Amino acid sequence: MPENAFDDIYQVVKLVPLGRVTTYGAIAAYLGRKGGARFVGWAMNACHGDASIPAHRVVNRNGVLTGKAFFGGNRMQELLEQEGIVVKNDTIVDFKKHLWKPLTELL
DNA sequence: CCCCTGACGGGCG
DNA sequence: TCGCCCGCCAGGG
Repeated sequence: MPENAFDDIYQVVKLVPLGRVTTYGAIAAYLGRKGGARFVGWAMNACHGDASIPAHRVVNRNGVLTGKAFFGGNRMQELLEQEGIVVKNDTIVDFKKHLWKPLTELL
């Protein structure tokens, strides 16, 4: 049970299926915070230390691993590749194909 | 209390 | 198609 907006976001991220990715905007939209994508990203920044949150499956609208630097080195990319996602130049190949939107697919 | 910033996104020129 | 600007929520100085 989410106590605050942060937990709410974390819950959604945890629901992202393995081998799939989602975007900050998609999560924000799902939570009714349209345009609050920044807020989502910020929440992720606060999830450091919580290994139960697959933050590596959250990228920006372009499929770019914007938060890669927060994982250290190519950690984020490797985690994604482990799940069968191809990453090229910090960008997910066939991003749309792996994209998972809670609004349309979780429903 | 005001201003700035951030792992973002959409609109407009 | 590319680039600039504004809007979004909340915390920190």
